[in-house]
Amino acid sequence: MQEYEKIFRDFLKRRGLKLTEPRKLILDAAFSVHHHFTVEQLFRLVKAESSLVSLATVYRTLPLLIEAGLLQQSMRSSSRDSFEHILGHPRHIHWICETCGAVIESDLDEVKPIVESDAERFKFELREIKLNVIGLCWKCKQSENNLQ
Amino acid sequence: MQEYEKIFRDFLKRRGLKLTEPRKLILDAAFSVHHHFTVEQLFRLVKAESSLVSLATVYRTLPLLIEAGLLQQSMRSSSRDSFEHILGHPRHIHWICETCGAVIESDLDEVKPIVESDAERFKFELREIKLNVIGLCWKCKQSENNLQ
DNA sequence: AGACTTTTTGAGAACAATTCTCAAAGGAGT
DNA sequence: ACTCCTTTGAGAATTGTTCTCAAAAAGTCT
Ligand SMILES: [Mn+2]
Ligand SMILES: [Mn+2]
Ligand SMILES: [Zn+2]
Ligand SMILES: [Zn+2]
Repeated sequence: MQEYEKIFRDFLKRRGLKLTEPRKLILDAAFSVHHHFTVEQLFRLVKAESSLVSLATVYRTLPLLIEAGLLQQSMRSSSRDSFEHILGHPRHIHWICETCGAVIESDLDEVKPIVESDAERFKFELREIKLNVIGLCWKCKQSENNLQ
Repeated sequence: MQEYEKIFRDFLKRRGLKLTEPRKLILDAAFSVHHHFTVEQLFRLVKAESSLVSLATVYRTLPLLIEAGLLQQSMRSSSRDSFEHILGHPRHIHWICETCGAVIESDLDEVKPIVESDAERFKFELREIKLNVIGLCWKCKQSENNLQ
């Protein structure tokens, strides 16, 4: 059994919930993608495996996966939320290109201690750091220069 | 004339657009609030001044105010975007309490240089740093402890 | 001022992402 | 098999946002 399955199973048990077939399919689909995905994309993946699962169940299962600490909502672009699994894949910075939508990732190592000490100062119980940087990726910057 | 009005007027002129009465009312409303507001809240403020302005025009004017550098979209909570004016009010960190929704702000001074040097390394043209920290404010942390 | 052109507007329809409803099905314990 | 929950699919409903379009307003030129 995959580690993520064990984690989800335990989480559900603690809540008095069951790891049903639809939930299992959604879980596996979420861990079969190694980049960001939207609800729609996740739904299509699940449907490819078994057309039995409904979109409503995908929407219902997502918050459970997040509460279990397996997934994170990482960005929002073109009015859709993007998710990604975070097991063994710590939270990170997202560099989002305004022009082409490309997303680069980099680690939070340098930023984290600063935020943590601020949190201590504010007596704020830190649960999640969400750092998104908006701008122009090098490719788009280049082609913009070429136009001029 | 307020500085923000001059900035908006100039911005509109550059675009061949006009500072009309509805746009002026929306602009003033946005600068009459000194905290975060949703579209709905801005609309209600404008309507209080003059019931002539429509919600569609508020939606149409918001991106103009943002492009003019007067407003920023700062957070998203309970599926609504929050905005705030940023004239003479640099971008900052938002500390968002998961329980009560309270938002604390703090400056980006320590984080900014780190992100800037990363940007240089990635040849990324940085336009905006969006740093939101999710967790528990000290009040909610306290009352959570008292329950146990 | 009048004619012409372009921009802007309000009202409501349309749209799209998400949530809700509800009756049927499933599962664990007895 | 009976009871008591939980879960589900399907589609309706909701909600934030965008679009459409005809009318009004604001220039511009004469
Ligand atoms: Mn990521
Ligand atoms: Mn703010
Ligand atoms: Zn790009
Ligand atoms: Zn709180």
